[in-house]
Amino acid sequence: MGKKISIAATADPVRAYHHGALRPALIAAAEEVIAERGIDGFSLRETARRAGVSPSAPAHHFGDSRGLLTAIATLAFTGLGDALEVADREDYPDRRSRILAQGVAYVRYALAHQARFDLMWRSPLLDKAAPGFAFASRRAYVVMEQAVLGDDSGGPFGPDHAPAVACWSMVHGFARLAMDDAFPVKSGDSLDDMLDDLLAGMLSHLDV
Amino acid sequence: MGKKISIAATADPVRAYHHGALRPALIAAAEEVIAERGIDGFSLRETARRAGVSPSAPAHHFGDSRGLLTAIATLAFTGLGDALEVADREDYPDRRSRILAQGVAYVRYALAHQARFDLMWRSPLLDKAAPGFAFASRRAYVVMEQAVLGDDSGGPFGPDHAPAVACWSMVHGFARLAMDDAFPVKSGDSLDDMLDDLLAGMLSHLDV
DNA sequence: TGCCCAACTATGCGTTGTCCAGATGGGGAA
DNA sequence: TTCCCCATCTGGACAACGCATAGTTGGGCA
Repeated sequence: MGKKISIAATADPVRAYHHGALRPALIAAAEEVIAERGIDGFSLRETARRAGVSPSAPAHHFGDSRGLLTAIATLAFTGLGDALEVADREDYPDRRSRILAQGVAYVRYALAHQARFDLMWRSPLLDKAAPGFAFASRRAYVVMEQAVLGDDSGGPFGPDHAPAVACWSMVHGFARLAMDDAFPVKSGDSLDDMLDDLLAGMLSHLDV
Repeated sequence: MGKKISIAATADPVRAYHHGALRPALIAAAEEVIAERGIDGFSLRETARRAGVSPSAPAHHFGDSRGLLTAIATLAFTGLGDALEVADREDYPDRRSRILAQGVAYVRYALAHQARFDLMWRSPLLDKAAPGFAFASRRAYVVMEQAVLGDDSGGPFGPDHAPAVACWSMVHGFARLAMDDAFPVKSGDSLDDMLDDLLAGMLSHLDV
């Protein structure tokens, strides 16, 4: 009680000088900003404001803007890999069903986390050498490849990975086009219903 | 000869006040900037500098940064549509060959004009209501759809357009992934050769 | 109690896009 | 020839940005 509590210059008048959990708070704030404003509207200052700290504070935890965005992209890839793994735990009557489920899970994840998904592929903004990034980004693909190729897999990007690349390309392209409003919405349809139908119709043309 | 020629404050000491062809010069400069720096490195000021005018000059021709980028994206879509049309002028032994040629032309265009292609899908940076944009972006898809569906086409995005969406998604996804360095380059392979092989292998899994 | 240092603040700098007032000069009418 | 209009540009100002750097805070430990 003898300690003098410093009043940090923040919107929270009683916050101690040390935030105590700033790294996760910044990640949460940054995800909020990109969800609202898109990647192009991302601002480190706005993120710091929302976390209730000064604009320079994120530098300690992430180095620079790229470091923070990379941390989020790594989480995003981890989330995608998790979603694909969850989808792969079901019992499927045949391999084709298993593969289509991967495709659906991929698109579902992308459409449910559009800002994250967008960030995941913004290579110029990311530090791909950061710890954990390469592992997370590769893992998502590996889960899918394993589902597509099964015992035929010669390891990631092995000699016979064309079916996995075909699956990946198709669902990745679909997710991107859907996110970029490339498919017109017919009046009377809800966007989700339309995309579900379109996705099912499209996947029927994947020959694996 | 009685006219006094004003010396504009530019790096070109003899340039008249009026540039005379500033709109195309700005487009060329902007394309140069995005080719060198990527979309995220684009700067209206750097573009103006390269065109030899002040930072405010582009505003007259394009309004704002968005206007200039939209003009370039419109040109990019026009280029893509042209490439798809050129590919479709060949005689193909069957419809499948015709469709695969569309896929190859799409990916080829994307990989040959990466900055343009990237910009084409940066919706938040573009004014989709600008004159000519909607037409150009739709035309590219329509050319491909016509090739995929032939007489079966019920008009753009008609009821049976799943094969066209499948084709589009696959090649679009492939182009995006290739551009984002998602496919590892094996040592000893040239990137172009590898992508050509991968593209052919992938397209063999498109069932249309 | 004093020191160390992780974690923060405050300040300054250069760059950015945009806004707005002013300057330029080509073209056309009187 | 002169004058006016206006398309097209310049220059300056402003707020916001990311980053660098010096300084401050306070918890933990000897």
